[in-house]
Amino acid sequence: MTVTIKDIAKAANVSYSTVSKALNDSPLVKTGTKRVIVEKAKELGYTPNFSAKHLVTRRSNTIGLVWPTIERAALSELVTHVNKQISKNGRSMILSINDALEAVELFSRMRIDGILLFEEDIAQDELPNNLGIPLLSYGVPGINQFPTLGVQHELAMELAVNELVEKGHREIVYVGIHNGIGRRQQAKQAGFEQAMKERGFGSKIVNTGGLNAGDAEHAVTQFLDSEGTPEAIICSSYDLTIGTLRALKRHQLSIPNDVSVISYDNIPQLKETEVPVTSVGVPIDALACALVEMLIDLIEKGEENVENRKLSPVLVKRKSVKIRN
Amino acid sequence: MTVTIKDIAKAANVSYSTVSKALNDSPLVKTGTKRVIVEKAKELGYTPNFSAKHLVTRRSNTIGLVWPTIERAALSELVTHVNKQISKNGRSMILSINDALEAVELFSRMRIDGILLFEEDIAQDELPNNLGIPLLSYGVPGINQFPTLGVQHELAMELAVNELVEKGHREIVYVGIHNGIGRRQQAKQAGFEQAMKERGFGSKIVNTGGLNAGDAEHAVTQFLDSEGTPEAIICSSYDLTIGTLRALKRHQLSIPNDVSVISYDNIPQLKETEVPVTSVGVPIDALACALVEMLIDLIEKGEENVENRKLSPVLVKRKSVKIRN
DNA sequence: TTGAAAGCGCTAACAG
DNA sequence: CTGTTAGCGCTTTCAA
Repeated sequence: MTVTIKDIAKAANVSYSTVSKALNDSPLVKTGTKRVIVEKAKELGYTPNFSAKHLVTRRSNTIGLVWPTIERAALSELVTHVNKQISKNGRSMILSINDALEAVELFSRMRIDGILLFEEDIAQDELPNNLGIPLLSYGVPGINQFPTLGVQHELAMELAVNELVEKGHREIVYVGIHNGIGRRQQAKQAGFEQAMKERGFGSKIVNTGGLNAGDAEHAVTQFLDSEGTPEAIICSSYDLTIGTLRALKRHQLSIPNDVSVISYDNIPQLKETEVPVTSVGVPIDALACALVEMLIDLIEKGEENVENRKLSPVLVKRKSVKIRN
Repeated sequence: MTVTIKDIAKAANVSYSTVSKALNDSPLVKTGTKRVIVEKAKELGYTPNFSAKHLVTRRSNTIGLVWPTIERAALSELVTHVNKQISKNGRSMILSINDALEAVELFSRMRIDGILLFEEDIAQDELPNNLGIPLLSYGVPGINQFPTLGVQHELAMELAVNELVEKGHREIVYVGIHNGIGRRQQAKQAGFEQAMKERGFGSKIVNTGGLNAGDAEHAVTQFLDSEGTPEAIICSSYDLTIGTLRALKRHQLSIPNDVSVISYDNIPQLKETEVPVTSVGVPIDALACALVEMLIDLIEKGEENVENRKLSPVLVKRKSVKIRN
């Protein structure tokens, strides 16, 4: 039998409503009484029942993160930061790695306070549109029904192209999904093409077809075999960078001497590759912070009082770009 | 306002207990009534309230996974499999990446049905010892405060030695901690020695002193310098394998031509090394399956009726063992 | 400062 | 077959 406040009440010779107050540190209870109650609670090994509390208060202090793709390392760092940020806000984060639809449904049955959606592959219209729980989607705002926090991906690509061109590169290849359905990927591609076009260069794209390291490794290998070595490569995500590096290595190409590389994503792992990779992206703390802040606003102020946001990326120079003449 | 069964009851002109039964597909409700109720429920956009249900049934159908180290990608594949397995069992998995202590506490407040602990670093005695929820710990050696699912390490080594001997190797070296205190490492070493002894061979052990890649790299380098190249090497863990590979590479020894290698651990990364490494370990599906099965047993039958289990490893042949004459 | 009582949304006897 | 009723463990008025 689990211990309830009634057990504590009995042990402390008070009514259980007093116990409730005491345990919530209400000023309505005398300090002495409170002390006794807290003591008894500890003694009996009391653990509050969230479901019961939640049922009556209608607040769970819990935020659910929907993240169907844990295998992709890029976001794991962000998830960790988000978790910290949520803890700092006095709430708890739980995570589901189910499909977005199932995960959202689960969380919505659980009536948690808010949902953070990390998923770019899904057509968001598949999700219920009135789930009664604030949902913040991390991605690119578009036709979608949910509040979104995004990144100025176009600007990111502009920064990357600019850096390369400034260092004398002309023949720049983009490694990523070509004309995919994910809006984030689309935005990156568009940003790249735009930046190249503005400078009067053509855009060459290596289509990885997917977002895993292996996809890039495969596609880049093929590209190198058929088209030779480009002057520079921009990879549209961390995992694709990893795959690209493997392909380059297998071809015994050295970075940055034979080819310069810039990666999208701004996670620490990029400085721990064999050659630290120059990257463009939103610093991860800022991202985590903004994400949590915005979701909490959504929870507390309501959807109609919160505007979509877009964060600005930043260029972090490391060792993967050389100066070319 | 969220929709409750009372709203449905009103809309369908029945009592709310009938609605409850209908929604749970109880045979006690006429099919016609049921149909109407289900229809109304959909119409109103009803989502059941887990907390309320949970409170009265005392079952959440939810399993919590404690996994504080998502950045270490090694387990992510296993986590995915476990999630699938849990879904297949008609339950949901939620995940916490907090410290084990906080995560366990959270889950225990939530009164979920069971907890799966993926954490190697924590001293388990820090965890509350009577948390009232079945907890299954994966691969955590130590004072077995909690039911644990482990691996038959001795058998793993037997398999490895057998494979090498069968392929004509005689001079086999074991890379791992020599006479360390960890029970898992001890078991592996013992298994190796036993297997060699049974075949009339002596056991040569390269003592890494630690479990990091660097430890193996260092120790193996020294060994190669002083004793020359062995016919085959068995590494007692993934990380030690990585270090061993580095040492071999630095000595310009090629695998498997100059030396055969078998690694313990059966994680996907082993097939993504330069030469895919033959390994012994428990297949990931089997592991996921056993983990979930055992936890559910724990939940349904109670701790005293479930025994700790040890899974049998399997040999996965890849490219790092050659046939020797 | 404490206690009594109502009720959060739901299930599960029990009666009808 | 359907409705009534009593809680699950907790918070929160409202009285005492």
